[in-house]
Amino acid sequence: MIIATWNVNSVRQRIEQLLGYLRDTAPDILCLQEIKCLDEAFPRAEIEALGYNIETSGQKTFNGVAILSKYPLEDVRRGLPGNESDEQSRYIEAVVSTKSSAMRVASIYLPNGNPVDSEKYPYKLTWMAHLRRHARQLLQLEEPLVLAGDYNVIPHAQDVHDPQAWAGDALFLPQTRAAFQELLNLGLTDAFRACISAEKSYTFWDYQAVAWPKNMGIRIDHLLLSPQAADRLRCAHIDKNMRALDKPSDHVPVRIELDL
DNA sequence: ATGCCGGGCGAAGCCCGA
Repeated sequence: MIIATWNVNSVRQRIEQLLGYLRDTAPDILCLQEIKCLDEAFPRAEIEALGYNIETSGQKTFNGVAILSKYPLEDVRRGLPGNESDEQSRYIEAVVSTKSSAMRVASIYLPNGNPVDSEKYPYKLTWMAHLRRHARQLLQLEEPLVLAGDYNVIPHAQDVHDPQAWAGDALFLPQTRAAFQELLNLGLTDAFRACISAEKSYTFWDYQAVAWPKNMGIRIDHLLLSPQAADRLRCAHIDKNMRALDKPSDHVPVRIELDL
């Protein structure tokens, strides 16, 4: 079972790259972020033609998340419980049922939080607190669980090309990293780091100037696993080649393989 | 990189992202 996550930065701008990825890599499940369109504007037909079921939580202009799956999607939840006043579409969750098992998967677009002296940073931290509360509930089910998405969190110094340059950024502030660590401390595993210790493994490179050619990236797209999923983790991979295509997203997909 | 890209909106130039 291959599960991937990708911030596409507009699904309509990225449709050709997305279809190519689904054909070439054929993930069983793909979590998308920043689809940047309403549900009715999501390019369903071409994706369904490749054998995927689709659930979206869209929004006009900004944000928006989706789950694509070769298996049926059930018990779909949009938004975090207790956070109903949030008007931004940043969370969708579903149960994926295979012949032999069931697994819960979420697609997460965690707020950026910059600038840190604006209301955007407390919004980020509040959102993380809601996510943690919900993750704690889900973990009590003791089932395979994958919380995948753009977390907008650089977990450690080894996950950024220049830690000094990012020291005051909302993605790397100690308070941000502590909140992410609190999430992990519930019993979640960072799937990529459980498999790969290599430095300079990034999932985002700024569009501007030399970021991509000089590998000035950050690792902010993560798949967090419950113990029941982590026990079945075989490997993880960053699809870095996707950043070298024409009209790339500034993020690349991250995928894992589970023995399920 | 506190936006030199790129996307949305909408038809120029601003807002947003990380």
